[in-house]
Amino acid sequence: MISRKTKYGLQSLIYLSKKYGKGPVLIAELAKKERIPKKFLESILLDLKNKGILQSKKGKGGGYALARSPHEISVGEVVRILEGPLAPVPCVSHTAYRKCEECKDEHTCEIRTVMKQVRDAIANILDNTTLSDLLKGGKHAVSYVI
Amino acid sequence: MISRKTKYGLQSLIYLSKKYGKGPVLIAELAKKERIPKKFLESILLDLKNKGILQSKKGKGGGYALARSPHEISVGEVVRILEGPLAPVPCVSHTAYRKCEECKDEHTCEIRTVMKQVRDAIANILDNTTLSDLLKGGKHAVSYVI
DNA sequence: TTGATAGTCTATAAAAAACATAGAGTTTGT
DNA sequence: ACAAACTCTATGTTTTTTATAGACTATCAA
Repeated sequence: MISRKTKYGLQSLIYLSKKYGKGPVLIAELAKKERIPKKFLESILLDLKNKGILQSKKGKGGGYALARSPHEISVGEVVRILEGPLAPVPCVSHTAYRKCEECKDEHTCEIRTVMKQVRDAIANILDNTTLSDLLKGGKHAVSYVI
Repeated sequence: MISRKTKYGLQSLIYLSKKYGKGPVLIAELAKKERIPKKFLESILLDLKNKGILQSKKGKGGGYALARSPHEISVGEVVRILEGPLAPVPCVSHTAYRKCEECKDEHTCEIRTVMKQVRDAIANILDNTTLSDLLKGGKHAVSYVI
């Protein structure tokens, strides 16, 4: 299950996608409309900004906006930032490989292979679905590589 | 990422699959061989027993064994018991549906559709992979429904 | 029938992660 | 100069995860 943080982030990005090109949106507006605790939302948006998903402007007339067009931001990128690696076990992650602590030998690990299939399936969907796709009501990527 | 608990459980079931038909295995043996804290392992095995995956026998000559043949136990079933629903959001779970608390309207939720695809992809792999498949070095199910 | 073996049950607790809030600081427009 | 609005650091609460302790029960065999 994904965390509230990730859901809040995705909700916010969808909201901002709908307002893309119409100037910055206030944190306060986002918090109210999406019913997200304001201070919690601040940290989420800041995180997304530091990772290049959002841009912001301080002071009067300021706020948050997407740093790129909605069709250039994939759900996978967002989930990795807010939730962490897509892989169910670190030893099959492409973006954050780590050896599993409990694992005696990666090469003979029976769990690894099936978890790699899961990782690939998830990545295939999320990396090929953009914010723009979400707005279109769940259109998914053109083709999946099986 | 899956929890240590789930990994310990899968490791144990793989170990027991290899010993299937050869009589019960001691918790202590499992704990030592798989380097799992014994008391923690006890609760995991008990859980798996109560859910019909394992069977046990008390007293001298006792221990744990698979309740069914390795090819009759899917990874999906095990993960659901130890980790919880496969679905990234409760509103797309088949086995544990719940309305998302943050969600204003499930029918217009932009996140739901993509997460349903993810759930289906994960379930398709894990429900079609058995413990027996894991031993064969990661053979996966005959065909995936796309 | 007693003693050792081995799983079961209840309670507790330490550690980590998730969720959230407070308040001072900084930048910007008017 | 002032108010608006994001930024940063710190702190706190709650929940989940990862265990540990110890009493209890069932089983086998001498």
